[in-house]
Amino acid sequence: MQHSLKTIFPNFSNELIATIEENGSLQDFEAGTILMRTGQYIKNTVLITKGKIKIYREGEDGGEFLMYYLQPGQACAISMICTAKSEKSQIMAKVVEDVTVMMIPLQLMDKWMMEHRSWYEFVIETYRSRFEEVLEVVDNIAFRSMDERLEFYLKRHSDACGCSEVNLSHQEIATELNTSREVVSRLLKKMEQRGLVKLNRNQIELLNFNH
Amino acid sequence: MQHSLKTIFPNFSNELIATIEENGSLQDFEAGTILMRTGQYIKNTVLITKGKIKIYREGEDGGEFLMYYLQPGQACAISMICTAKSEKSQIMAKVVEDVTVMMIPLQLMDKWMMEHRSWYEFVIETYRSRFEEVLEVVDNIAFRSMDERLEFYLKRHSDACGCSEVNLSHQEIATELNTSREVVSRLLKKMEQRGLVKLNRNQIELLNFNH
DNA sequence: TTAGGTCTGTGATAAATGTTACTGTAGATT
DNA sequence: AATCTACAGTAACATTTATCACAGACCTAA
Repeated sequence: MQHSLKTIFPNFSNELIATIEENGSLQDFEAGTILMRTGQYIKNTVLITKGKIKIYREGEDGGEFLMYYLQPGQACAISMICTAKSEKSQIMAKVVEDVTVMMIPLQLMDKWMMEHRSWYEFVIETYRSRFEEVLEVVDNIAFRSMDERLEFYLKRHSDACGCSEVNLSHQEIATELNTSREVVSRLLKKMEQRGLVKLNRNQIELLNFNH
Repeated sequence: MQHSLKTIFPNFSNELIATIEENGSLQDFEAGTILMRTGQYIKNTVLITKGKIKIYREGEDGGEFLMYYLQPGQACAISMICTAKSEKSQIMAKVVEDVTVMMIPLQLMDKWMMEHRSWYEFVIETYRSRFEEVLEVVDNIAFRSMDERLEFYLKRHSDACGCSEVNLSHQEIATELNTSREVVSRLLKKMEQRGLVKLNRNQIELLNFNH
């Protein structure tokens, strides 16, 4: 394996790593694949080792309201919560950059909680961080107007990729914020006039985003 | 004890109940008490045995955006998540009806996960149900307009109390939906005209809420 | 019963956002 | 080069929500 699990999940104990390698199955999925649908039953806990997955809530009109992204070293909190009770998922998960994931059968996820301290801590920390992220999302839509939300959205993207270019069309952004392209275009134009961004085709350069 | 823990938390094993009674401390709080503030460190996991607690997100302007209510038999998911890592809370918790809660020191909450299967299951189920509730909140503010959100809000209230009267002023409702009183008044009036509710002072009777 | 408070209703207006319609531009395809 | 398509900009207008202003209803306490 090119990148060992131990590198990606440094807090896992060696025994846990060994157990995962023995019992889990590595799978690849292409960008665009939908890994989880609203209402679907979940049979596995998913650990991301490569790529990027988008967790979103689907609107009746086809909106894809962004909750958060999952990246290497992270796990899908929903898949953990649901597997524990074998419940239906309430969200959608779509691959946005080709991923490799480690699938762990639900019984094991549950069993390891008792046997591996580092697994237990990882699961709890996953719950906590995802819960917090969703709370931040609520904050934004409840209290902020679209221009602030757009700024926050762009900031999250650049934080996530570590660069200052966001390669998305206005339409894609609009979909994830559940608004219309025109609104995004307008607001971006204003941001450009304020010197916050530079607009190119399919790309937004963030300039003074140190706030 | 008037209502035994076993009645309120029927899924707890007898040993767990005994351990809780031995190590936890019962405390009463009056309506209006703020049990948890944004940014505050959390030292206890909280089980509700009587009364009602409101979990909300505070806006800069004093808005109290409702996330959900906690009632007897439930526990504060945030307090569990945060205690596990002794993290700061990201929400506010306010007593809305005089409560009695069982406070459990954080080390025990963590320890019991390994020792008591019924505690483990309770914690996981708490995570799951609260996460889902927050997702539903996101759904509402992301995809629905104020009139739909108001209907949903009223429905949740009547579901929670089991009756069809909601005893709140328009101002209180507006605060929890982060809108203004006038908007709530107007929308309620329209709902009255549609025969959905009957409006009294400090009370809204739900009529045909079977949808 | 009067006075003061809270709660509710409603009109007028402003601001934010959504919608429609149209234009132009860059890049890909033929 | 001609054509096609996705993307971006923008004006005009509709709708929703927020804000301001004010009046009447109800309740409580003096």
